[in-house]
Amino acid sequence: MSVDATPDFPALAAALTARELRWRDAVEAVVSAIPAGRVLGYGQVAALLGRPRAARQVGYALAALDPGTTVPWWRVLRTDGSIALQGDPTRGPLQAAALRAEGVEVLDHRVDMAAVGWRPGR
DNA sequence: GGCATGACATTGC
DNA sequence: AGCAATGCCATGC
Repeated sequence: MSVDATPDFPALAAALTARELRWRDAVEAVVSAIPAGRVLGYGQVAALLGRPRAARQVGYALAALDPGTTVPWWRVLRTDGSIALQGDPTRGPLQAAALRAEGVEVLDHRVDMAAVGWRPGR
């Protein structure tokens, strides 16, 4: 039916707890579900996986991705909408460019979370 | 098993 | 509004 195959988050969280899934794979699954033109905060990704306090580990998982991955890591920002990688000379500008390419307005390394923030199921 | 390392969040000033 | 301090927890040595 829908082309966006949104994963069953509770199931992912359960699989994570049962250790049937590795943390970084679970993070990858969630991030891959974010529609183009929408963004999510690190804390939100962690919360969807049942670990609201593991926001930092989301970044850790994304950092472990391969350079040529198809996972849309650029759709993950800080809760306030700022780009976490803004200090990174290579990935920072790259992320901003990728977001703009999807129609997301990036002003001063920030996006309007209220406008482009994604909430599963809406 | 213990310790250090982060692409964060929250709180307090 | 911005900055520093503290808590978090998966990974790797």
